[in-house]
Amino acid sequence: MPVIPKGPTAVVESSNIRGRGRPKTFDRDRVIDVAMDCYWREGTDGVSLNDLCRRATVSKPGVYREFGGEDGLMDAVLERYAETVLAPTWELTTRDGPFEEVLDALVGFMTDPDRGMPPGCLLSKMRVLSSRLGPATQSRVDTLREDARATYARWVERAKKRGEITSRAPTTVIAAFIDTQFTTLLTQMALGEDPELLRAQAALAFAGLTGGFDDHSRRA
Amino acid sequence: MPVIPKGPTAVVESSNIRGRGRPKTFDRDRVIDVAMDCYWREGTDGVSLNDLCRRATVSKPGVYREFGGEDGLMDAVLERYAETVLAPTWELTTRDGPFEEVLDALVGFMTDPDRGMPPGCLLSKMRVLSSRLGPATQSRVDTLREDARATYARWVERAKKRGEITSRAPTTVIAAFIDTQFTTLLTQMALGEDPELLRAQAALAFAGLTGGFDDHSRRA
DNA sequence: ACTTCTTTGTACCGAAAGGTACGAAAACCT
DNA sequence: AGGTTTTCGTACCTTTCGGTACAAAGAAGT
Repeated sequence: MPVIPKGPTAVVESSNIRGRGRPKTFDRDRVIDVAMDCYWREGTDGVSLNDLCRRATVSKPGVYREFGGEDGLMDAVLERYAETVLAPTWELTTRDGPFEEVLDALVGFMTDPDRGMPPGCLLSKMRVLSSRLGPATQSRVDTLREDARATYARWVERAKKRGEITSRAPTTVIAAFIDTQFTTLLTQMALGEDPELLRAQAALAFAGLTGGFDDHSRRA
Repeated sequence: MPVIPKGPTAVVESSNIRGRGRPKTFDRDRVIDVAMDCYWREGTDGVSLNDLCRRATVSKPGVYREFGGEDGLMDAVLERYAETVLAPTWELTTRDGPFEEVLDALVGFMTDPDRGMPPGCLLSKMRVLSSRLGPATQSRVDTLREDARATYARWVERAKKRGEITSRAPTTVIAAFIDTQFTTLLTQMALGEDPELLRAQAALAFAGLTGGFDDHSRRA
């Protein structure tokens, strides 16, 4: 069970200037939180809008008024996911520690079963099922994918300049490669794969990037 | 549109000894063919049983009598997929050509847009959505996954003995790694990714295995 | 002709999906 | 108090899902 508190029905305190009508009680933030948690854990097509309303104790028309429908809700959820999860993660790549250190930190974080969030990645899950997403969500998924690759590309470019990446593959290819490997890692974490095995696989996958080898292979 | 011919309603000629009752017209093989094609292209949860019956011009009770339900149908489809697609592919690894040659052939085959079958892999698609599969299908998916890893493990073991794999990672890890990378490749092919880019990524991923590098990286 | 046996497909079932019509509720203004 | 405005949620809509009851259809045996 997600631990998302549900305050008693109270006037939501956003924009306290109260106009004329009935005071708003619809807690947009909480709905997004609940939806993000559910979508993250069970996939966007693993939880219905009806389910969501039940779990968030919110009426369906309320969701429609606030988000315009399922597509709008997913879009809002993904927006928050980008702000609260993706951005802080990507930020790690801009700190410019040694490439391999940052890479290890990222892999370690993704395969940590006890990090403070569900395993896997909401964006990855949406990407696989992209054909069944609404237009707004679809569009945001595409944008975020491009953002990810651009972020990785800048990271790779800097590491290349410092001589930390010996592969001569084009930056765009390496960026796409990193994105792919991360997505794979997260997808398998979400499926309950053994974190240890996944880390070993990641070591194998990234061995060719830095010219260095993983712990288990012999040096040339 | 899949090009699966539909012969005119005719008595199916399996076990020609006709007994007493009404002759059987239900074409089990054709239904499996159609279902495999649909599931392969659109995913098992992208095609409903109703859809399937429409496209195969078969009545739903017929499917239930023959397969026992959606789970039974998927199971039968997966069984045929294993026989007609997986087995011949895995067979390539037993021919014991040079490891890298066989690997390239496999990657080339998977990323070939004009191979005589839909892009991607039915088993991979099912594995991702494994939570929403019936028990029989689920079980077969698990079995086939183990088969795949065992096949790769034997392949890797032989290549190791011939000194074609320099990584000291355990065979089981390498086998899982190959399985993962192939699955990733096929999943992205199914999503319409650029085959060229995918091949480049595969080269990067497998660079660390043989100790050799991909074409774009410099030799140590 | 009539029974027997098997296979057939129409027409239905309840559940659940996404989405909405509409009147009640709760505040402010005069 | 009564009107105005805004938000509320009940109860409903249509569609589609997986699954099934049941009687007609079509062959062989007598």
